[in-house]
Parts: sequence; structure tokens; C-alpha cells
Amino acid sequence: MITIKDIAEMANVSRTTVSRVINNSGYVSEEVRKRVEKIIEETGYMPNVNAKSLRTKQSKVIGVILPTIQTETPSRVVTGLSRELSKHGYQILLANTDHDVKKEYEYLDLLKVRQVDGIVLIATNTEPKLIEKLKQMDIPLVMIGQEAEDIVHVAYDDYHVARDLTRLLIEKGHQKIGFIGVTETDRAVGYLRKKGFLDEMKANGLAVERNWIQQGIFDIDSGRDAMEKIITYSRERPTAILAVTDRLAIGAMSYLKNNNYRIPEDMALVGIGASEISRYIDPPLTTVDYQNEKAGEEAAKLILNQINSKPFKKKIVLDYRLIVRDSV
Amino acid sequence: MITIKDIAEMANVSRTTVSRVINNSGYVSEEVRKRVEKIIEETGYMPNVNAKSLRTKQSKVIGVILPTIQTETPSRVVTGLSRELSKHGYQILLANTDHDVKKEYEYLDLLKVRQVDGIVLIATNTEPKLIEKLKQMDIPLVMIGQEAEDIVHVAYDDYHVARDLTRLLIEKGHQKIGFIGVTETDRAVGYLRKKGFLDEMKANGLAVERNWIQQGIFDIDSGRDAMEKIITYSRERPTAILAVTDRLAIGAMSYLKNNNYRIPEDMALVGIGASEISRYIDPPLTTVDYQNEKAGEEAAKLILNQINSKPFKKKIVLDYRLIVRDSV
DNA sequence: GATCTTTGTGGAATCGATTCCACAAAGATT
DNA sequence: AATCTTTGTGGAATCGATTCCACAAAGATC
Repeated sequence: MITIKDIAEMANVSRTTVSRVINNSGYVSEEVRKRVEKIIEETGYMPNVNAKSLRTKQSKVIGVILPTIQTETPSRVVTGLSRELSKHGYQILLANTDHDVKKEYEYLDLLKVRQVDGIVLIATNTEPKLIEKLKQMDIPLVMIGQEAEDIVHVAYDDYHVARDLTRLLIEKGHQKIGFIGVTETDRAVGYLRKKGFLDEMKANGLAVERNWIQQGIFDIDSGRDAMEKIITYSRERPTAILAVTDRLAIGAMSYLKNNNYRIPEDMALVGIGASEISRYIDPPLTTVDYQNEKAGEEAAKLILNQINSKPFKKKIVLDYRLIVRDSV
Repeated sequence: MITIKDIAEMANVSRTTVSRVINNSGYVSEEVRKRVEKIIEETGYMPNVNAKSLRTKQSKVIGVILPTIQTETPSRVVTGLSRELSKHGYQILLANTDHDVKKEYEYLDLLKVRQVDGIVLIATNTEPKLIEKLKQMDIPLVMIGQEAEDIVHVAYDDYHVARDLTRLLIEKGHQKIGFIGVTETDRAVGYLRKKGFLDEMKANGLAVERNWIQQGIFDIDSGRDAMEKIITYSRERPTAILAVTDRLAIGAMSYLKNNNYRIPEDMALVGIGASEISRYIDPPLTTVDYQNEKAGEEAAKLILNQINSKPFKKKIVLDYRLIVRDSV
């Protein structure tokens, strides 16, 4: 491995001077600069990043903690993050918790020890213990997808999205609307979307039967199961369903089609997330585009501004776009 | 930031001894070990990884280069990689090329400078120039998804998968079979799957009309377009289609349904990749499960064995599983 | 009791960069 | 001509770990 010392010797200058050339700092005569650059070029020398980080306390690496990389939301966010970060010479150190909350804590420590310059959390978990730990991390940090007091975050407007979708269904003439949600420990997806739904129903003077509300676990099968429960247990059957994710909606649709319900005539259906497939299923699914890549980009900017001590917002709420298709 | 020196002073021993305790190396008396461990515990000290890497030339980081993280195949592979690597204390440094071949070269250098212990390439590109560069990298390396002479790799049996699927269609009575492929510069997906198809057709004495073969670009829309071309331009219309990815198949299916073809009665359809959605579309798609997560795990093992100078295979070809559903 | 091993510990060099400080030469200012 | 700035360069300390080597004490072996 070729080092700065080798370059210095070959160019007949000191390491200091080579370092100046590389980092464009301090005074270097044009002649010496040329000479050093030529040798760097010829040898293909690249400074050892560990040595540099050790000295400068900067690693140019951002740690990203996520629950899974196998669903569209986090992978879009990572794409956005990666795009923006790489523009500034940063790379991503991936920490996949596989939905294991314990690992979230472990990875926070691990990333810190690895001297990452910042951490981005694609969050599902907002328990107070975690928030407390985050506050004490003493490292630039951004959370994506959840709101949290005192934590810099990029969030979606889950509450109003749910209200808008509910209103859309009501405007289409539906009075009996069912809801497929997820656990309320997920504040954004579980709690806020449900609250938006319930508030909009109430605002329109519409009752919600207990059995119209069912819960899934983020996958397609559980959407199907939830739909089955709604159909089976409702005293009065709803005529429309709001599912909090597209996958849940697709599961519900699958159940409905297998049982010969026509969509939207017998049952209207809406999801959230603008999954790629939502356009192509039959009928195409009404959903909401959350601009996940943009969320990633914004989060990257927030992290970079923190690192470089530039001003940054404590909180960004992204807007969204309703995509109305034939499922309503 | 607390360092090994602080711990040493607090425990009244030398840095050497603290290092021995941490790394479980050399002689340390039980009494001293306890004392040092207690202080490490109390202070929450964790060694600076950069300093360690600088000295030991090991970073415990594996670089992963991939064309995109937004499709199921690479994200599954990364999940498998991450699972296996984290078991051994390794983490993943992500390098997303966004399908830009130039970036592939850049990232190879960048990852090397970052002192990663190994590189995994989730490959689309096998041009000789790249292979040459890979050989000269002088760092443990594994390629996933493509075969390449002299490069350690984990590949799928693309050729036989295509033959098997073609045979399945033939056994179902189809004689006129169309093909939706991708560019043959992608050796695995483009070239080998096409060759498997053509060879199996020929082996069965079946002719393939030129217009039955169309090309897409990995997304759903292009599958739809390809299907349209087949329908529009074929002199004799095929009765079955082999698409080299599920997304292409789903695009094709979308076109067919919009144009009132019944599947499989008017047109049978098979894909490759066992995408999550393939089970839930209507009709469920016949496809092939490639065990991408396993590929990631195997690649991780290959890399780790290389790093630790243990014996390792130069080449692993994974088996696959045909999933026959109602689309044929 | 002399000699050899095993056990236990620390001093100091090392990894490869950056950066503070000293110093000299050249140019500008009086 | 004396003094002050600007420009250019290098020596050496530093970042925080690991590891080679030296050395001493304790046990084992004869």
C-alpha cells in the first residue's frame, strides 16, 4: 500500500506539502503542486481514510438504521438519501434491524463507535426510552417517517392524508367505511392515520361500527385476513375500505376478488404509499404518493447542514399527492 | 470522547493491558481483568474503530455495490448479506450506482480506499474491462447474479430456469411461445435466459417467429409495451409468453387484461423471480423462486472465508424452485 | 539452589494521515 | 536600508488504538 510518505519521497517534498496539495490548503508553489499532482496521478495514490478520520474526526459516512430494506418505502428513502449524500462525498453504512427493536439500540452505539458523522433513522419506533437515548447521542441525527418532540425529523402528514382519503370516500357517497390499520405503537402509520380516519368520520356525523376496524401487520396476507374479518363480523357491511398501506389494500382486494365482490361497485378501496404495483392491479388502486425519495433527500440535507453547522429546520413535513384511480 | 488511555489511567494499568482485556489476547491476571472490565462497563467505553483499523488493517466493513435498491432482487440479496455479515460483526457500506456503469468503477476505488475488507458486487455488468479491473483489485470480492471466469461468484442457473419454464409451457400444449427479454449485455438475465428459451424450443422442434421476441428494460411499462408489440406485429399470435422477470410479466399481463385476453386460456404467461405480488395478482403468476436471500448469505460466507483465509468455493450455483400457478 | 518456563505487565514503536509552529526567502512599505 | 508581510516549506506532535520486545516474578524441573 502506497502512503503519503512514499509520495513525499518521490516528489522530494515533505508529507506536509503533499497533504497541502491533496487538501488544497496552505501555500504551495505552482511548481511543487504540479510535481506532486503528477506523481499522485501516476501512482494512483489515494489517502487512507482511516488515518484521515482518526486525525480529523470526520468519516464522511452516515449511518442509516432501518427496519427492513425489503419494502418500497425504506428502499425509496435510501435511494434519495444515497443520491444526495453521494453528491457531497458521503457514503451510507447500513444497519438493518430486521424489525428487532433491541438491535436499534445496539446499532446506535455501533454506528457511533464507527465514527459516523451522522445517523438517519427510518423509524417505526418512538418509545420514550429510544427518544431519550437519541437525545443523548450527541451526534447529528435525523428521523424519517415519525414525528418526535426535540428530534430533528422529516415526516409525512399522516393525519391529513387519512382525513383526505376518508373525505374522498364520503364524497363518493359512502357512509359506511371500514378501516384496516396497524398497531398504534407505530405512531405515524398506526395511530395518526387511524385518528385522521375517525376524526373525519365524526366530522361528517358518520358512525363507525367496531368490527369495521381491523388490524394487519404490514404484509399482504394480513390485509387479506383483516378484510375477511370485516366481511365476516360486520353487522352492517361497509361499502368502502381505507387501508393504511397499499400492501394491506392489495391483500384486501385479493380477498374481495376471490369472493366475487366487484371493486368499486360492491366495495371501494383505497391505500396509502403509491406502491409501484398499485397502478397495474385491477382495478388500479387509489392511493397517496408520499415522495419517499424526496424525504430521503431532505433528510440528507438536514444531516449535512447539522454536520457543517449551517442552519437547519428542526422539522419538515412533506406534502403528498392523492392519486385517484378506479378502485373508488 | 473517552479513550483507551483514560481507561488505563483509571484502572492503573498500561494501555497494553487494557487492549489485552478488550481483545482477549495475551496474559492478564484475573484480578486486573475484572478491574478493567468494570471500568469499561461503568464508562461505556468503546474503542475507536478508525484507530483500530489503521493499526490492524481490518475495518470489519464490506462494501456492497448494486445498481438499485428499489427492486426486490437486490434488496433481498442485501437482506441476506446483512443478516450473515452482522453475525460476524461486519457491516455494510452501501454503494448505489443507480444503473450508472461509470459509478461502478468509481465505487470500486472508493471502497478500497475506505479500507473495506471485501466487496460484494450485485452485478448487471460483465464487460471485460470491469472483469479485468476486478481481478486487479487485490481485495476479497464476490459477484452475485452473474457468472464470470476467474471471479468468485454466486450465480443462478438462468439457462436451465429458462429451459424448464419453456418446457413447462410446451408440456401444457403450447407450440407458439413468445419471449420478453432484456438486453443481452446483461449476460445472466438477457443472454442466458434467452438462450435457454431458444434451445428448448429448438430441442422440441418448435419454430420461433422473429416478432415473438421482444425486449423490455426491467420495468412494468416496458413489459406492457413488449406485449403490445408481440400482439401487434406477430403474423401468427403466440399462445404463451415467457417473460424474463416478474415485472415484465406483470406488464404483459396488464396489457392482455386491458385488451380482454383471458389468462391463461387465450395467453399463458410465466415470469421469473417470485416477486411478492406474483401470488396476489389475478391470475396468480407462474414464476421461479431464486432464493435471493440465500444468495446473499452464501456470498457473505464466501467473502468471510476469503478474508479469514479459509477454503472457499470459486463458484456457487444456487438451485431454484418452479412455482406453478394459474397463469399457465 | 541453579536453571528453565510460564505468567503478567509496561514502554515505546507503529499505522497514515493532518496540523501547529518555526523559519527562511522574497516582496512590499516606510 | 530597515522593517513588515506574504509566500513557501518542513519538523514534529498528534489522533487512538495494537503489538513487539524487554523484563520481572512465580512455579516447575533437575
